[in-house]
Order: sequence, then structure tokens, then C-alpha cells
Amino acid sequence: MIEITFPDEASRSYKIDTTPYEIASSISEGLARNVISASFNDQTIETSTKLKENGKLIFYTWKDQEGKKAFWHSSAHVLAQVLEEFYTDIKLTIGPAISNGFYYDVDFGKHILSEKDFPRIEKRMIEISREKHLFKLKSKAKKEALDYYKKQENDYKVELIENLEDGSITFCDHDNFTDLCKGGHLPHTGFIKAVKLLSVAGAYWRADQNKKQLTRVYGISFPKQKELNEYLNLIEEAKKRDHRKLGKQLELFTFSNKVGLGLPLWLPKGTELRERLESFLKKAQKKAGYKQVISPHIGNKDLYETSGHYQKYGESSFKPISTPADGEEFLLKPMNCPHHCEMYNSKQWSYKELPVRYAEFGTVYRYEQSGELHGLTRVRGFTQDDAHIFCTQEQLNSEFKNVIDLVLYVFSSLGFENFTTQISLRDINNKEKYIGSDEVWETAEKAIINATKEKDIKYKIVYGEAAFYGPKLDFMVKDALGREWQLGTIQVDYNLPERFELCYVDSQNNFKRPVMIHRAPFGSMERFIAILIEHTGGNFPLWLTSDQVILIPVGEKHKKYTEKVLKLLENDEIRALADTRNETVGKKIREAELNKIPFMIIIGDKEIKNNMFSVRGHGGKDYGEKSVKGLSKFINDKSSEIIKDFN
RNA sequence: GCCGAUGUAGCUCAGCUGGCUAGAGCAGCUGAUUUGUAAUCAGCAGGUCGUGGGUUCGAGUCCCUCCAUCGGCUCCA
Repeated sequence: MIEITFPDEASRSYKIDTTPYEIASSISEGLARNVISASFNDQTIETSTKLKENGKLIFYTWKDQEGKKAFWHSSAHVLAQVLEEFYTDIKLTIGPAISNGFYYDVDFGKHILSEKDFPRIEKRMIEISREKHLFKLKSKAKKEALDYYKKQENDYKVELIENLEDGSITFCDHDNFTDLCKGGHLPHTGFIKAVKLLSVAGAYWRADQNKKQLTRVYGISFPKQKELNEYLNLIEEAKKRDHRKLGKQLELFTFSNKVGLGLPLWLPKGTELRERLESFLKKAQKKAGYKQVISPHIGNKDLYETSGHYQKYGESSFKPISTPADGEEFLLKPMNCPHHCEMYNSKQWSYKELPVRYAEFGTVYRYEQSGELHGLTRVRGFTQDDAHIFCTQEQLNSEFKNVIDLVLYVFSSLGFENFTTQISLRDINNKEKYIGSDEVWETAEKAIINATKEKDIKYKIVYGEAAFYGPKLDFMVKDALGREWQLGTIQVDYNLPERFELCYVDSQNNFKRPVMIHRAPFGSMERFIAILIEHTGGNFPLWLTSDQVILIPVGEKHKKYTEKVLKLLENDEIRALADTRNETVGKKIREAELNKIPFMIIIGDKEIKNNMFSVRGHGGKDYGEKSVKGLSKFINDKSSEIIKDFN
């Protein structure tokens, strides 16, 4: 007998070799019907795995992320089966579940797969699913596994197996299909009731640009057709919040191929919004002891040779600008730090003056690959809300934590609650990508990890994501379609102070190197605003939005009075406008709705007589009747309740 | 940069298997209407069908080149 413990700490005894499915059946019929995956002692197993020892068993259903993972991974197997059936001589590589669905990377040889092929593949997948084929996990000896794929001339699978230990190699069979697989499947294919293939894309084998490009087929599947429909609707809704669409619709920004790819043009309304965000941050930074500075858009090539940027990015970025002077070259600035380092170097510093905090909304230019450009989230010219803190080693920890507070303040003020935090470290196997000694890197990494732990922030460590001069703490936020973007960032840097020979005089009258913190709470104005647009759907918080209220006179004779009300509101610092066009009230309301103006005031005979106005909120909400003063107060109160001061 | 898809008026889209002067709605302009909580009516104007080439008696439609956009990959100081 073996003792099985469940998540609620209860435990029961079962015969040895009992499977999770049998255990679920012993608990309830409903559970047995719904359980699609399980873990035993924190290891993902099949519901058909025979349990041989005491341990902790967790059941997963479609409601659990683990359950979805098994569901989607199993769907990838069915997809692979159909692809092998339809296309001869293809080579399967890997097919994992992802956060929303699954994909399979396939070497199609000469065949080109396109979206037109999807319907018949989907149809066949469903046919197979309906046949309720069991997923059966079997272990195979390494040699046998290798022989199997060598015979098929599938070098990809051979490479995968070669990196596996003999004894740990398993295959999963269902129907007439078999695939190298470490496990985590549905009991049988019958669970899959709805399938939608989403896109084809190129993907490099082993994520390496120098290796062969495979065809990646993305898909998603559900236990009910209804859930698939809901998912597709959700995507359609999310697309309406796309910042590129709303940016155009609300006249916030535009692009022009004549100006150049990835160079955003900020229109008046977008500019206003952006400037409001900037002054919001400036105010908080002033309180936190930052000083604003300004540096030019270009810098001498020598500057970037000192910083190391030229060696690292010179060849793949905007080329140097030459001048009439012989051999003189300038670069569009790709970062503000070198400039700030030279500002720091403009005088001698005492330890008593540290930390020095230089802040700048600095516009930088980077030649991103054309395929990478994406609306405002990935551009070639953008403005960082940059600052560099020069401090002593002793001050580093508290300075770092203060910056974390500032970033959290910015995020919470704008309603970004669903962010994740990652510590981006260097890739130890690729040290040539970074500058500086191991010792310096380890110190910097430790500083970040400690400060983050002390702030009690949940984080995950991601290797290979560090900047070339130092590790980072990054704040990641998802866009409307669930793609994750880095916004805020805080970085610890011992390298640039060395390269720029930054110093201060300590209390013992010795020259010392300061430590540098690079940080940007927004990350960049462009990307931050893009995400803000997608999160709010263009309905910005009242303190940010360009037009807070629109006055709509009913007819010609109400125009004059409307203008008077407009003046009064403007005197109270309300951002108001009046729609005095010769159009119907209905039309003006419709347009105000489409322009997402938060409040509308209709002004006609009744309002003029009573000096009271009923407030129509965006979407038709009724806020009741208010006087002009009452309205000003209402809007001003509403703007300030959302945003509190930083302290 | 790579893989796949797409590109018709300012915007959203129609244009079947190649066949007369390329259509619609919204927006724009002009006029009428002076309007009460999501579109008043009429008229007008607007496109070398992304670019360049080719096939054809004939190309928005078929083929190739390039450009751009979208979804991914790689990259991201």
C-alpha cells in the first residue's frame, strides 16, 4: 500500500500501481471526468502513470494553468500527427504549450505552409480528437530512440535526444502517432472539442539566428466550442484597444514613411498627454532630490568609444555623422548616460554632496531592425525618462530602494497593477557580450537582488537579459494582446564610472569611484503611452486627458451662453471645449463619445433658465445636475483623487 | 534581417473565374435645416487600385522585383 496526500493535507491509502485517474474515480465521478493532468511530488505526470510510492498528489483540470498546459501540449501532438499525415518528408522538432495555446516547430523541407491550409488541418484534428485515442507514455532506451530518429533522418530529434540522459527518455503514443516527449498529457484526445490554428511564422531552430529557420504553427484548443468563440471574441475586442488604431483615431500620434520608419510624430493631443505625464514625473522626482539636466542629441564618437557603445552597437546602428573637419565624427545619441557622466565630471565632488541625481527626458536614436518596429512600443527615435544617480557604495542600497518606490508610485498612479518584476542578469555562457570583470558583475547583481528582496517584491531571474554594462531590475507590463513589454527599469553599473574615471573625495581624503544607477520609471514615453492607451482603451484618467468636458449647445440661441460657461470652466483650470457647430445634438454626442471625452454638458433653454447642467459621462452615465462651480469642483476632485503626491 | 499574410478614396470596406468611363458608407466641401442625450437631408468633390517591370488584344484582378503594414522569430544600449 502507498499513502497519497492531497493538497488539503488529507491522505488515503491505495494499492501500489494505482493511477491518478483511479484515485480521482475513488473520490468522485465528477473529478474523474474532469481531471486532465496531475503532479506527483511536484513532478508532472500522466493520469495513467502508476504510482509506486508515498507522495503528494495534485489533480489538474481545465481550470488550472497546469491543466491547460497538458491540454494544449496534447493538442500539439494531434497537430503534429495531422501534419505528418498531410505532408510527407517533414521533420518534427518541438511542440510545447504556451501561455495561450500551443505551437509546433516543423521543418517542412520544400513545402510552404500557409494559413489557407488551416481549415483542413483543423478539421482533421477534430476528427482524430473525436476518436478518443489514449495518450500513452513509454520509456525508451537512448540508443533505440536515436536509431528511430536517425532512420527518419530527423537531426533535430537526434540532437534533442543526445542531450538527454539514458533512462529518462520517453515517447508519447496516440493513435498511429509517436513523438519524443517528456510527458504531461490529457488522458485521451476526446477532451479536445475545438481547435483553431492562429498563424504560421518562421522560428529558428534552438532560437539561434544562425541555425535553420523552421515553420512554427501556432494554435489554440478548448474543451468546448463556446470557449473558443469567446476567446476569438476577446481577441477581437483586444484589437480595438490597439494603441496604433486608437492613436490614429484619437489623433495622438502618426508615422510617415517620408520622415522615416519608426520615427513617431506626436500630434497636439498626444503631445499634451505626454507633457502632462512628464510634469507628473518631474514633480515626483523633484521631491525625491533629482535635478533636471539637458544634453544635446548628438555626441562625439569618442564619447561612445569611451562608454563602449560604439564597439558594441556601432556597426548595426545609425552611422556616424561626419563634419567638414578632417576625421571628426558624431553619433546620434543612443543613450544619455555618457553625457551625464561627463556632466558629473565637470567638477570635483565631495562625499558630502553625494548622491547626485541627474534626470533628463532624453531622446535617443537606435537603429532597430525593420521587422522589429511596432507602433510606439518599438521605435527608432524615443524619449527616455532617464536619470543617473551617482552615489557611494554605502548609499547604493537605499538609493536603489528609493527608485523602486518611485517606480511603484508611477505604476500605481496610472493603474498598472498587473506588472511582473524580473531581475535581468547576464548570460554566463556568453560573457563576451558584456563589459567589466566578473567581480564587478557579481557585486552589482548582489546589490539588485538584495534591494529587491528587502522591498519584498516578487521577482523572477532571467539570464541573458542584462544591459551590456550591468544587471537590471525590470518592470514588465502586458499589452492588450498579452504581449509583455519592459517599461520601468533600474540598473546598477560599476563599469561606466570606471570607463569615465568618475571620482569623489571620501572622508579620508581619498579618491573613490561612485556607483551609478541608471533608471527610467516609464522606460520610454513612447512605449509607456502605448501601453497606457491599450490598458485604458483610450479612456485616459481625468488628470491626463486633453479634453475633460465638452459643452453642447442645443441650438443657435444657446451658443452665447455656452461660450460664457466655457470661459468660467477654463478659469477653474478645467480643460473644456464647446461644440458650436451647426449639427444635431445627437450627432455631437455621438462624436464626443467616439472621441472618448469624459463628460458632456448639453446646454439648452432649461439649463439657461435654472443655471444647472446635467452631466453625461462617457458611455451615457448620468452624474446628475450641477452648477458651473459644482462642475469645476467635481472634475477637479475627480482628477486629484486618482493621483496622490509622491513622498 | 528572416518566415507567412496583407496593401483599392482621409477612414472602413465591395469589386466573382482578367473585359465597357473602379463602387459604397463614414469623414470633407456647398446648400437647406436650428436641432434635447450615440449618426437631419440634398448636391458636389475625392482613387495613375503600394512601387517598378512582365504576360495578354485587354490587368485592380495573373507572374516577378522592391516598398510598407500585420502576426511571429531573432535582436533590443
